[in-house]
Amino acid sequence: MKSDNDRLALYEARARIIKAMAHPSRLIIIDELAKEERCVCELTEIIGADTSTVSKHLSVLRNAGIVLDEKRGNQVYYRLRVSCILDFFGCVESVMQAVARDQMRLVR
Amino acid sequence: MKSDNDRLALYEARARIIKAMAHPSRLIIIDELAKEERCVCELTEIIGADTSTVSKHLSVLRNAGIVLDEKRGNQVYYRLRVSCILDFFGCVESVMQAVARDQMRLVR
DNA sequence: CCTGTATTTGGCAATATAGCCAAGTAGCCA
DNA sequence: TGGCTACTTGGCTATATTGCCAAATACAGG
Repeated sequence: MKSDNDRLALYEARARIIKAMAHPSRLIIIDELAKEERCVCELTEIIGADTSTVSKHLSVLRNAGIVLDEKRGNQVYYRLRVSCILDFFGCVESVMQAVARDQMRLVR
Repeated sequence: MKSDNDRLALYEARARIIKAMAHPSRLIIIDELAKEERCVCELTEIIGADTSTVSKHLSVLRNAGIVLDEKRGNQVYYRLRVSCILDFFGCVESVMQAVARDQMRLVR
């Protein structure tokens, strides 16, 4: 039988992973990595922030276990650890659509 | 053609929804509401925090469009707006398993 | 070895989040 | 009306996050 503490620990572990995704720049990174692996400089270009900022975003994703990094020569390449991450977006989108639909109903 | 601004706005909207889920107590709430609707006092009991704290968590979920509320008599009942929210957990779990697997490999 | 490029880390200021208590609002029932 | 229960909101403090600059580290090539 699981104790309350076990249950809390499980939800805390889940929250850590979800929190790691809860930032626009990190969602862009995830979307890019879903297409193919990228080095930090490419992601920096795409996001348009300071390299150090992007590097820190990547470390958040890495610490959460969402991405893997591999140093090749001068560069560090990142890729998704599991690809199902993208399934998130489908559901997020349907929340957004449901909200939009309900607001539409109010206006009419 | 979408501008960079449009793209950013989309990812910001997604991030708002995901961020609303990024807290252990709110994940517990989502899990409970997936079973059946609940009033604030029931959720407060389950979570074991101050009523005002739970109420604020619920307002975060409501503002994100994840839950709907309905006042019936003295109580306010909350329910999920879309049920696919639960799909998140499957993927989160597989991240956790992949991490565990890799750590296992290091130890061996 | 020296230089330039790629990346990470430390440090800091601005901002956001979390949780509690206290106070306010709303509906029920006597 | 008065009191009770359910819930939300305001206000506060503690803590976490974000993003920049500057400095440190790692590596490739001459």
